[in-house]
Amino acid sequence: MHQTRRPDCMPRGLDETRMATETASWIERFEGLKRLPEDLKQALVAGSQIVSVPAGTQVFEPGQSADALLLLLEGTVRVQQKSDTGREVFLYRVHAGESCVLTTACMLAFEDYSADGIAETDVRAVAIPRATFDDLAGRSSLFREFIFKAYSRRITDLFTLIDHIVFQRMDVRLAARLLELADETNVVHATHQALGTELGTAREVISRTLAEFQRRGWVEQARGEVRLVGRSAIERLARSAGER
Amino acid sequence: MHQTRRPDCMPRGLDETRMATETASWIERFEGLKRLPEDLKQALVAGSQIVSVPAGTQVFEPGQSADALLLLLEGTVRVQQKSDTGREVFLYRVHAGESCVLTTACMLAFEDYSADGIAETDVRAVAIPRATFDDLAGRSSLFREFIFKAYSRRITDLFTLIDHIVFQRMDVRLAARLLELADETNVVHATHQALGTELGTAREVISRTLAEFQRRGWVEQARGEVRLVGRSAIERLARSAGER
DNA sequence: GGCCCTCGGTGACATGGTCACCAAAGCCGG
DNA sequence: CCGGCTTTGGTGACCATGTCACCGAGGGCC
Repeated sequence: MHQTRRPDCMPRGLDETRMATETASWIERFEGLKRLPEDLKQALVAGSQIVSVPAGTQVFEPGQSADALLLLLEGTVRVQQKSDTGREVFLYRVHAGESCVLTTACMLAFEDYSADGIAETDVRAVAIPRATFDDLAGRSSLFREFIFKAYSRRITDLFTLIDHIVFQRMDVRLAARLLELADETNVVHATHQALGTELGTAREVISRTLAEFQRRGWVEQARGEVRLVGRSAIERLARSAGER
Repeated sequence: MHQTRRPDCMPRGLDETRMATETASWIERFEGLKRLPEDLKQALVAGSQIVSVPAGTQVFEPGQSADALLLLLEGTVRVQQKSDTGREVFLYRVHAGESCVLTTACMLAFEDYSADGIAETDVRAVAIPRATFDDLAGRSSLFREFIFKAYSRRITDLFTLIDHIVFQRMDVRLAARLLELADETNVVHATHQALGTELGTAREVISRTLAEFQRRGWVEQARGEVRLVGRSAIERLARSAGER
C-alpha cells in the first residue's frame, strides 16, 4: 500500500517484554483480537506495520491486487465503486477500530478489488501483509472468527444499503445521513454534490430536499454546510423507515 | 439445515480406497478444491454430507444461525432479503458448482444471517458443517483461498448489483434478465410479478416495459411466459449499459 | 476590478414507483 | 357446465426521483 514504512513505534533494540507491551497496545483496540493467545499477538505485531496516510490518498483501487489488510486506528476511509458508466457509488465508510476487511477476499483470492478506498482524513492504520494474515488465519480459529465477523457486518451493511436504495424515500435517507455526518455542534460540512454522491443521487435532488427541510425550519444552510436546527424532527423522519 | 440426512452414497463398510474414489468425486466439480492434498480431500468428504432439498424449501433464513456451508451440486438457490418494510429484495442466485458462501461469514461469526435462501428447483448439495469447515480452514491455505475467492466473486456481484440498481435504466436491466432467464427455446417462464421482484421494481413497470418490447416486435407474451423473438435487438439493448 | 471556478437554485421534462381499479384466464367445487 | 375465486396482466392518474439546461451568487486570485 502507499506510504508503508518502518513503524516509528517499534525501534530495534528494545527487550522483548517491553516491545510486546508497547506495540501490542493497538491489538487491545480490536474487540475480536483481545483474546488471542500471547504468542499469536506477538506474531501479529511483529508481522505487521503501522502506516500513516494523509487525507485524500487513494488507499486502494481497482486493478491493484490488495496486499495487506488494514485495521484503522485513526481516521476514516471512504469506500466507493466506479460505475461502468463512469459515475461513482458510495458503498460504506470504514471508521477507526474497523478493518477494510472486504479487501481480504481479494487478498487471499489474488483477485482485483473492484472498489476503491480514499482516506477522508489523515489515517493511521495497522497493515497486516498477506503472509502474516495467512499465517494467523491458519493458526488461530479466533483470528478467523475475527475476520469473518468483520465480513458479516460489512455484508449485512451492504444488504441494508441495497434495501434502502430500493425502498427508502430520499428525504428519509438524507435525514439519516445528515444525523450521521453532523459534528458535535449539529453542523454538517458537506456540499450538496458530496451528499448526493454518498446517497447515489443527483445534486438537484439534495438541493430540493434540503430546501424543503429549510422551509419546515429543520435546517439552516450556508455555502458548504448544513446546520441542524430541529434535530428531533429530523430524527423522527429518519426513524420513519418503512412507514412510507 | 432442513432435510439433512445420512448420505446414501457413503455406506459404511467400503474399503478406504473405494470410498475415496467414490465420494471424492464431487470435489472435482469445484475448481478451487481439486488441488487439495489427498488427506484433506478425505477429511472434507468424511466430514460433510450430501443433502437433497425439494424445490420451494427455505434453505436458510434470518434469525437462524447458519451451521453448514452448502456447495451446490444440482439446482439453484435464490437469495433474497426481507426488507424492513416487508418487501423483498432479490440479491443473487446460487447455481450448481457454486457455494452459499456468504453464510460462512455468519457460520464462523456465530451471527445471524440477514438474508434468506430458497431452493428454486430440487437441489442436491454438499453440506460442510461448521466443525469440518473450521478444521479445513485451519489446515489448508488452499481451502481458505477457495473460500475467499468465492467471497470475492459474490461481493463483486453485490457491488455491480448496486451499481445497476442506481444507474441502469429499467428496460436495459429487464432485457439483460430476460436473456439470463431464457431457456433453450428462447422462452422465459415467469410472471411479470416475479420479474419485478427480481429486479426490485413493481409489476406495473415490468408490464409497461414488456408492452413496449412487444410493440417493437422483440417479444411475444402469453400468460406466465415471454418469448424472445428479436433476440439480437434485446441483446443490443442489454449491452448498451452505460450509454444511456 | 475582472476573471474564473465552485456551489447552489430552478423549470421542464423523462423515468420509475404507487395506487386504484378492471378484465381476462385458469382453477375448482358443485 | 356453471359460477365464483384466484392469479395474472392492463391502464390511468399521480407522485417521487433523475436529467438537462441554464442561471446567478460567492469567493479566490491575478
